Amino acid sequence: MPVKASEIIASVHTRITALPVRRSISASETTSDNESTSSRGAARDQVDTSIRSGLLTGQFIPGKAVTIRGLAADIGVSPMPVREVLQRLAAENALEVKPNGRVQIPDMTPARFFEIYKARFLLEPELAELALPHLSRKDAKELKQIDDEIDEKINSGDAEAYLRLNHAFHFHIYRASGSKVLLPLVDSLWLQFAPFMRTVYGRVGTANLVDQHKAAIRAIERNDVAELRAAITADISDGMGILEPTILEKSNSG
Amino acid sequence: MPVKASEIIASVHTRITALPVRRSISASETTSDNESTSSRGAARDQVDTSIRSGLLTGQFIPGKAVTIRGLAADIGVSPMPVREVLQRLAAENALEVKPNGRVQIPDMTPARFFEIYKARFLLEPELAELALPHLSRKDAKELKQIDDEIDEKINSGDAEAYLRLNHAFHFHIYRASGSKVLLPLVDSLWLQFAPFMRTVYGRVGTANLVDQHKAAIRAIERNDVAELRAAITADISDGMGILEPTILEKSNSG
DNA sequence: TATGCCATTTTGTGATCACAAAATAGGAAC
DNA sequence: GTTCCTATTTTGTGATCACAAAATGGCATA
Repeated sequence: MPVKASEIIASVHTRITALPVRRSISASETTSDNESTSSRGAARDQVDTSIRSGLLTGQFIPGKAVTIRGLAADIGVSPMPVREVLQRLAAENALEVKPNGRVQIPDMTPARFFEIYKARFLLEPELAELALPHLSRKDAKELKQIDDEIDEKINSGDAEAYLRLNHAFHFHIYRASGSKVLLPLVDSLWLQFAPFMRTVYGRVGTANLVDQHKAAIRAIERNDVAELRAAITADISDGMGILEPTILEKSNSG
Repeated sequence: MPVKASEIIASVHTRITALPVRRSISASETTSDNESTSSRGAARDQVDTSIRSGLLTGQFIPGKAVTIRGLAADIGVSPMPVREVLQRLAAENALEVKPNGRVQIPDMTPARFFEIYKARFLLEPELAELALPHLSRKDAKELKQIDDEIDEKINSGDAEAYLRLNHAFHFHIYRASGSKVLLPLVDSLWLQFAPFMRTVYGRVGTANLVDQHKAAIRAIERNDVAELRAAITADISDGMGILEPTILEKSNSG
């Protein structure tokens, strides 16, 4: 997977599920900070980052179908790069290809939820441990900065910004591992539960959100492996614990 | 033969510019998860199973580049479905997209190897535990049948058949879990180390292969979770232990 | 013989077209 | 008003085309 895509998040993308073709092919107009305007695979990268950040910040609603032509018109490219990106995301289980070819955001089920929970529990502490030797005091400072912003967004109730920053916090740690195996697996997991998270936070709000970010930062500063693993584990437990009642009540009613 | 028969088909292919899809199946049909070969997405499914089974049985050599047009000509379809399938497999880290767009089988490195090892250790016992309640005595019987075939192939030195059957054994268990999250993750892991396995077995032979399949079957018959987890863990350890010297010596010489 | 340069070929990418299947809308029959 | 059927539109899929970047091969020169 080209890692260049995952670094820049939510810069080009404003709103995916927007109106029909109100954009022209303005590839040369928005070249202010575009790193690869006429490079190889430029359109595909653009589509990839757009849809990915859209998924992570909850722009897509679970159960809602997405169309190739619709996305292509929104982003302003031909359907071709969209087709390839959708295939990629389907391979990561971030999207579901129904037997008739339609693509939609998968619905969350209790079984799926607890599997994701379990996989995160197993993989993310391991990834944090791999990353710890590569994390400097400068990283700790940047993480603290992100965490402060998170607290801010929690207070202001900005669920979308919270999701984006929470993802940035965790993957700032994980990406430092230089992992080429575990990191993509965890990436796939986040893409799977993020849309569901958004619908929950949109309903219950962000007020009673708690996290173990400060403990994680402290562990990084002290270079304490056990403490970092414990913080990540507890953070997963906290985050998923908020979602759990929703998925359970949903399984009763539906 | 990796991907070389393109010359014969290529001449034919370039000639039939206006004809409908050729449905010549020239690749191995060893997998067994193809249940809906309706008209919708037929070519893509065909390409997907072809390349996937090719990867799992070691038809592709690590470091070797594959071309879209070459694969398309081999399988007998247009480049279009091949492009989508390659994107899918790249998303699963079974293939690597280089910055110039070329697609190749990733090279194995010590870091990658130990990460795959670790991920298998964490995920596969969990998957087996999830599967155990769904495994009947009929499954145990089928697994024993596969295992007998494996012993046969080990004695005859058929590395390709061994790889195919070993995959069939493990995924007969895992697939019973009905998992939608852990199973794709493990699927991705197998696609990543299988090509490397093939090159190793092609060099050191299959004579000194050992596995814990009989212990796993016994555990399934007894419905013993701990024993099944132990068997799977030991089997991973055995299998990867054979590969380990090769990856280490490779890191010294190259 | 070795090496740098240029023409040719190959390859990936994005766009467009054609077609069939599916979804949707609209109207007729009860 | 409800239901069923048909006509229209929408959508995914496969194929082909055009173009630029990259790889390849051959040739000239030192």
